[in-house]
Amino acid sequence: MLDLDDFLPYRLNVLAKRVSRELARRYEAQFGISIPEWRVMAILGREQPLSSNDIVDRSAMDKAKVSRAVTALVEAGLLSRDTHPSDQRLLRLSFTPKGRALYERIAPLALEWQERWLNCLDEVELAQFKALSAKLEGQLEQLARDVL
Amino acid sequence: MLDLDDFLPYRLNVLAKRVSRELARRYEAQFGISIPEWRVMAILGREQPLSSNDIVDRSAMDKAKVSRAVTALVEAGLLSRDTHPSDQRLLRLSFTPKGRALYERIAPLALEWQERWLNCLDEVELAQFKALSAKLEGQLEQLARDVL
DNA sequence: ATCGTATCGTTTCACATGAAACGAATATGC
DNA sequence: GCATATTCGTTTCATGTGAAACGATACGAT
Repeated sequence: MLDLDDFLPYRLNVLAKRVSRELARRYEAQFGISIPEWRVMAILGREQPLSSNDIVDRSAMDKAKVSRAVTALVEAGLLSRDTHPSDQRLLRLSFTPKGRALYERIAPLALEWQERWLNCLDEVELAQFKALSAKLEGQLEQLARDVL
Repeated sequence: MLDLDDFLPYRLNVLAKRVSRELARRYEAQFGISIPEWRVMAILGREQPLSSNDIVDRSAMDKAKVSRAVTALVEAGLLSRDTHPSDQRLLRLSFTPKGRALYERIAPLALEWQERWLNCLDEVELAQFKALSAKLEGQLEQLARDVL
């Protein structure tokens, strides 16, 4: 019999949504930034400058979402948006000083929060969880491909 | 340094969304039913009749979402919506014959799909994954409570 | 009995979402 | 070189979302 509480797609969805809500509350309240915006910041924190498309590739967000997040961040004075010198279709997105400062304030807090969340698992458990998640994601791609 | 690909809230979100998308594609295409609607069906499959509030309690959906899903299912002729005899605020939701028939077609397919997805893990791994998810969810509640 | 409060489900409202259409810039084929 | 196709990012459009307001019913205290 189908028990929703034991149906993994459902359970995962509930868990993911709760995590997102928890995080969004903090980002939003403390920094006035949404989750999509924060994702853009996080990606630029690793590598700069990037085009919108680069961010799409690295973020699992669609291009409309990225476009809106970038617009908001530019308007907030956190990102600068230049056009690529040799290909004017591409943007060159990078932090403004203000943007970098904000990133450097948020990133440690995000990691610290994750730390507090994950410290209910020991290291082995955490590694297992990540490995199993990755397996599930891989299998999912398989199944998705089968249908197409 | 913060690497989005290693940030669990992000990873979980991506995984959950992909699973949902994969499932929604099937529910929607084959049965003309959305995920919230399917959740209502799944809950009624275990226990009948229920009020909308009962479904809210068992489904992690807010009451607006449940209300809309129920309305759609009633309009599709899958649920019957009576009012409780001794408390007219409450609905008494149950399957119509058509609804039950649909449930009994979908439920095995959902389980079978889950089976195909999860068979990339052995039994021990699956049990671990579920246990770890539950731990993470518990810890999340702790943290959420701390803030309030 | 009556007034205030709580609960149930629907609806409103403001906003987020993704698919598709779109204009601009570039690449490709001939 | 010119026409066509493709790529990039924005915008439009239809839909989904949850918080809050709401009307209706029931409960509780006095």
